[in-house]
Amino acid sequence: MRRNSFISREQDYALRMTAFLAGLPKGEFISVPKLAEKLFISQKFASRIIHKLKKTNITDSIQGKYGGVFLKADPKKLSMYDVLNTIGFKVKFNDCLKENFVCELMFGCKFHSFWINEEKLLIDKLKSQKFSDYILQEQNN
Amino acid sequence: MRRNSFISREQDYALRMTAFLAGLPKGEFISVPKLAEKLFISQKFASRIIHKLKKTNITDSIQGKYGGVFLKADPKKLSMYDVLNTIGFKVKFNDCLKENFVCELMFGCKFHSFWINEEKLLIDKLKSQKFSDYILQEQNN
DNA sequence: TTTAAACATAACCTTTTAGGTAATGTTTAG
DNA sequence: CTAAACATTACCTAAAAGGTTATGTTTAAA
Repeated sequence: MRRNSFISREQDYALRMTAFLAGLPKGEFISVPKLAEKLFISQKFASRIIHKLKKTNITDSIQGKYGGVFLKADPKKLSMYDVLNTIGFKVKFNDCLKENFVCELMFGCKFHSFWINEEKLLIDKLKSQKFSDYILQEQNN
Repeated sequence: MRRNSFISREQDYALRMTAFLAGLPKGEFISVPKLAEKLFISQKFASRIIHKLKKTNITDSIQGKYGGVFLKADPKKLSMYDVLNTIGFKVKFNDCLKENFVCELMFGCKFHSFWINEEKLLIDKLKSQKFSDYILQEQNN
């Protein structure tokens, strides 16, 4: 079901997974199938997301049997924005903020600057939120 | 072309149209075809949007030949939120903020409150922005 | 009283994307 | 050699955005 949120399911899952990995003791790792199960994400989808996170050095992995994934970045420095950006966070508040968009209302549209401001406010906020404050752990621990 | 913004094209057009009508001298009105042309919107689409705005008493119309539309609401009280809401502004920052959404991560997901806060901040901002500050007028006036 | 030009409203269409699944690798422990 | 993991690409499908089409109804003016 499509629900059209500011952030997509994939981005939400990426946040969850990163937050969970941030809670693993140093040196430990977890297989993607297990991680996916704990966070209620399909295995294949989780695998694809982890792959993206690895490409931007947020996570790293150990291949082969008994392999798994772990957080590579420092959770005190890693921000929500970093993760969202990795998963294609290109949302603009309004189309007129996007590259290559030509607005016909060049004459005095005052909404434009409003959207620019709001967008910047939110992005700065996302950059300020570090994963060390969003660690996700299991219930029965 | 679909571009996936925070606000939809239809909502953007509704803001434009309302801002233009807010700039008309008291007592004047304009036909939807003319309004649509000035704001670079297709006539029929503009017509459907105006219809929605009328249903919530933001605009009113004069029917028949030489008829047209005008702003009914007070631009000093009418907010961006009012217009967006009329055009189905139901966007949530994240799916987990939506009604009937069941989050499996009841155990300690700290993102939830972050999204709630950000969403409230933006909505309050949208409610504070009145059309008297966003009047849209033609170039060669 | 007819007609042109406007508003009113519902039904329909089409492209794009979210959100996933399937398929097929490659790696490594045992 | 094989099981179980990570790696990567290709494909699928429902639903929504973003319109258009169609068919009214209303009213000023010839």
